Amino acid sequence: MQRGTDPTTLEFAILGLLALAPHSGYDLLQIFETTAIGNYSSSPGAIYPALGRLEKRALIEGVVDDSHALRPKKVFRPTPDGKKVLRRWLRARITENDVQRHLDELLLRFAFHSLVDKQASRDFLNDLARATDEYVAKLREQRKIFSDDEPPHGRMAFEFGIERYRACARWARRTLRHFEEEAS
Amino acid sequence: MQRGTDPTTLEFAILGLLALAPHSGYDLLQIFETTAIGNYSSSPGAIYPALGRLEKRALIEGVVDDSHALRPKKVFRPTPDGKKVLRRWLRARITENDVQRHLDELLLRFAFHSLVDKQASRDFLNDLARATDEYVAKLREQRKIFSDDEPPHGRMAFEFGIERYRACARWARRTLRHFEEEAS
DNA sequence: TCGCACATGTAACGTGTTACATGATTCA
DNA sequence: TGAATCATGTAACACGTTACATGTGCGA
Repeated sequence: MQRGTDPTTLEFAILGLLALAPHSGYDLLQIFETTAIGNYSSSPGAIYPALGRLEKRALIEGVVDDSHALRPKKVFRPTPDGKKVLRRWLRARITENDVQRHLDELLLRFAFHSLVDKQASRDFLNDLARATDEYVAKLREQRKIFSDDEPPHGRMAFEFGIERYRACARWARRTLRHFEEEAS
Repeated sequence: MQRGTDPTTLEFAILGLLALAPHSGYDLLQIFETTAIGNYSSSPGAIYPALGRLEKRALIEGVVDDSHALRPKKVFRPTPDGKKVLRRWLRARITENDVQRHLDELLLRFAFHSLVDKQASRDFLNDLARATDEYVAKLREQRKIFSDDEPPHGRMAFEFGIERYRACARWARRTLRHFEEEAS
């Protein structure tokens, strides 16, 4: 990560977790190992260097806590700068590239949306629904290239891709409805 | 890719495409750029080195064709060894790790299943349905850690994860049925 | 005293991304 | 003449994976 470039998905995942509650590296390790967020990584070899980069860039800061642990640990929390970067990420517009290749990251983004206002979440879900719809339409166009006398496996796998995005659009709309109802 | 280790996802994607029909590097580039398989990569900077590695490992071989093109191009096809490695991959048992973190690769695998026998495809789909069911059950257990008085965003994103795997299981069963019907 | 949980890291390696380089031919 | 397409690559860079290293304190 160079100065000025965006943090990676893993770095955002860490930044988000730290924004919800301060943690040590070891804490984070446990979280990544035992919960579903572990899909975004894993292993000390990724976490500790990521923490180092975030600290070096002053997006997080760590204070040593040797009060009651076996061994002193360094507890990290986001700096004001870190929170700003995080919120910018959370509110960023959804691009076609996000939808096509980084759907998982989009969902991670939404998972931290308690850190931004409700309108941003609604915008996000609207954007996501629209963008996935568009992509589904595009995929349906592409499906035509599969002819009926070829073996069907390619087309079948392709159809799972379509299903996946349809499921995403459905989820976005359902979740959006949930937000609207709650508001009333 | 070292001797003896498995090719990467991109390398398998290339190997699979070449098994369906011989292609030059430029051909592959077009395919990756214009079709949905592009989700598995992209860009000459990845394709050409991957071709080089596969050739070095003697999983593919290229012959120069300067018959009618503007410029001579090198057309690659899998060697017998390459086909063996590919088929081993296609028939490999589905692990929990595959399901949790490499679902896309699994679908890519299935896309090339016209290269193996029908029974292997049925095994694959059965395995996939069972493995995703198991993982959904595990995720549902994990969902309980979200309490009702926290902000709901984390749980909502988590639920999309569950939906995704349910959609996968449904797809696998539907496709399996398709295979059974066809057989009768 | 053996191993496990706590706690933090480093080093080697390979790979993908991005950007750039090159050179021929066709078409406006 | 210049742009677009065909066709193949290379170089710098950062990141994740895997494996290893280190040391404490607690319980069997």
